[in-house]
Amino acid sequence: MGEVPGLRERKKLRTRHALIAEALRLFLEKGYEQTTVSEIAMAADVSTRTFFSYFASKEEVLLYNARENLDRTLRAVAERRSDESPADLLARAVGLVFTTFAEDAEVARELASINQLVMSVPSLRAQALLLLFDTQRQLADALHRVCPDELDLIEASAAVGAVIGAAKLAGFVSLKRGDSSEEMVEACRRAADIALAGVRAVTIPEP
Amino acid sequence: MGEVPGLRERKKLRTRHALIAEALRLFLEKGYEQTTVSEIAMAADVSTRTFFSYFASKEEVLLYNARENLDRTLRAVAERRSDESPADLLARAVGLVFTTFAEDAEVARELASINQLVMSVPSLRAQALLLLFDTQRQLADALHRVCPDELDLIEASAAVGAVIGAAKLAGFVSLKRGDSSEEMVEACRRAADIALAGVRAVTIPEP
DNA sequence: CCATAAAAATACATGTGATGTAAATTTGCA
DNA sequence: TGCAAATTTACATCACATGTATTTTTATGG
Repeated sequence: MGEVPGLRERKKLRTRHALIAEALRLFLEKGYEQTTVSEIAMAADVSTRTFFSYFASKEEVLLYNARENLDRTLRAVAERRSDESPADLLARAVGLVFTTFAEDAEVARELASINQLVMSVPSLRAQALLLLFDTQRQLADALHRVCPDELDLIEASAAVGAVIGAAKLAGFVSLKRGDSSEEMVEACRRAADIALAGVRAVTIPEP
Repeated sequence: MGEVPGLRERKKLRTRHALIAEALRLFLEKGYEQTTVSEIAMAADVSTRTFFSYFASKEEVLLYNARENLDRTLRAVAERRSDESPADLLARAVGLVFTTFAEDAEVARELASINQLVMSVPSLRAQALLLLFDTQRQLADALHRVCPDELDLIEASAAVGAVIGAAKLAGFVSLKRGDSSEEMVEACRRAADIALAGVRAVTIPEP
């Protein structure tokens, strides 16, 4: 199992990273629609056809990293702690997303610019929403599997949909009205708490 | 104000309806991706270019009617009743969507087939999610404007996002596991109620 | 170190969605 | 009927995306 990546893998990684970096640079420089895939490929020193062997579409180039972050959330749900209620588990998993913002200021700035770009371009926004929605399906499934006695599949779906739906819209609205990244994160937390209150009311019916 | 549609308007309406009908027929007959815009236009007896003067994209042809339904929800929020709490208002507005299913069985079947088609094709799903998300922004804004004392903009966004997010995911999961339309609607109601419990907890802090 | 196989990048061809432009047609109204 | 405006059309064009065959690069075994 002690695998050394190998030249082939390392080169692929570098190419992928170069494509992402050049794409972001060009998008910010001259706009998303105004940038062609051909230009991105040219900037990263590969052929246009090669671009599509790394990314299925022009949108995915910006969503590639987001996909990995969401997978982290998915894994977090699978590892339920012994003393954790379903609501607490969900709160912890969703909270993980925001830790990335607090970790590194440099990365946070890049994430913020990507976020702003994605949210301002309809086709990118649509793809991001699709990715998030499909992840929610998996999250609901995982939550139900981990808490089969407390939540049936529909209740788990309601819980996941409510918490992420609330945080998503609140965060977006917060950014749209000109809030800072910190204020946006705080808005997401407040929104998630509101939704979680509903989840708690269901899982703990009556004392 | 006593406007008679006029031949020009009536003809446009008929053309639009024909395009939607032929598109749905072809999509169900041979699949969404396998159907070209040219074929749809041909079936509706117009040129390919004319299709794009009625719809901005191939996806929009199936989402055109959904847009109108969502506008109805938006108008419902604006008309708050005197004795209505924010949660009740939201519940009533969201509940409106399901009344369409109960009204006419024939229309309900067509809506169900459109729904299934949209949910099974990624690009359609993405556009539907985009439409729903952008509507939520307006809904949150309207809700905040109608209940400025009970909900700030972030809380209103959380409420709208939670309720619609919960119903959306629960309904989708319900359909995916093979439930009937009635069971799907019931799942949406249950999910919305869970989310609404959180909203109520916020708007009525402590007795 | 070379030969061979596997993997990746490339060139090339093609189809479809989408848009701009200008000409032709249809409709509304005096 | 005749004119003006709205609508449709044909034509050209571009970008995204995919299939196929060829070339280049990397890995591995003798």
